[in-house]
Amino acid sequence: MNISAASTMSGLPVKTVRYYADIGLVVPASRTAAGYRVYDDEAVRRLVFVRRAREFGFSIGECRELLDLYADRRRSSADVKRIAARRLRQIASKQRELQSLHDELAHLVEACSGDDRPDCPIIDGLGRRHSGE
Amino acid sequence: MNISAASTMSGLPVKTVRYYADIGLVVPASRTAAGYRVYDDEAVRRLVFVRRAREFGFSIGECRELLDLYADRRRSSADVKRIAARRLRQIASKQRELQSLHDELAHLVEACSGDDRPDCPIIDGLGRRHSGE
DNA sequence: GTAGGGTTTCCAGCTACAGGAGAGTCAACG
DNA sequence: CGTTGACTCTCCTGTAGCTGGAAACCCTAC
Repeated sequence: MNISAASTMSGLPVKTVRYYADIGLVVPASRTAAGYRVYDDEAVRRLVFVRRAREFGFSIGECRELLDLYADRRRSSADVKRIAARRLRQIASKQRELQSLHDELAHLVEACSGDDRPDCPIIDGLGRRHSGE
Repeated sequence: MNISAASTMSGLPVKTVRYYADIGLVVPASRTAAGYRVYDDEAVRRLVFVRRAREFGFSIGECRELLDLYADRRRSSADVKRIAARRLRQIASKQRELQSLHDELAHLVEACSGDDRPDCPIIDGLGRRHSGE
């Protein structure tokens, strides 16, 4: 299977598949005599795995870790759970951050009349020092 | 006031202050004969404004827009509100995205025993195709 | 005068790719 | 057999928003 077939099957752009091969994340099964990358089902499974993990916000480094565990038949689920739990904490933290951001900005937007006058609580609010501490 | 004083007062790293000067976002009031950047209170106010806006997730481009409005005494608050409301929608959208991410991953983590066995629903869940559609 | 800090410019690198140039390859059509 | 068009290759550049480092200059204090 050539790179565009692998691209279609994995749901990743050709450029990205090539990039993953370059950085050694998902290497093709082989190359043709002309140098074309050849992918097999296993390689495509890995591409899909990486795509899904990336959609979950795992970094390339974390994908590498997970991919090792994915390939390792003797892995312990504890290792995987550790990485996933870490990512879950990151997500939760980002959620809290966004929440306070949202609240503060929404507060400013609500206070703003939104008319032609130069008076604007949003500008004033951004210009003020504090930052929430 | 030299760059390190401006850095301290604005709460931005020296490198960042210099960067903002380079890209013309917040330029120093003047330069000394030796070429040192000189900041005044007004420039520091702008640095603080940009720091706050960046903390709210506004892009450099948006900061530039807001800074123009900040400086313009005849601005209308409607212009500012429009930009802020756009950002607010972005935040809300990101929140929803994180929420579904969190739920799905939490589901997988909960299903995982986290022991020494190689059996792991997280790995299986990531390897599967769908992606939520 | 010299030691130590600051400051300047410029260049490299970071993440995770995307876009494009220029050249080689492959399959089909006539 | 030649040509056309699609596909692929490598390599280079650019993205956002900085951060770190190198080499050189500047300023103040002792």
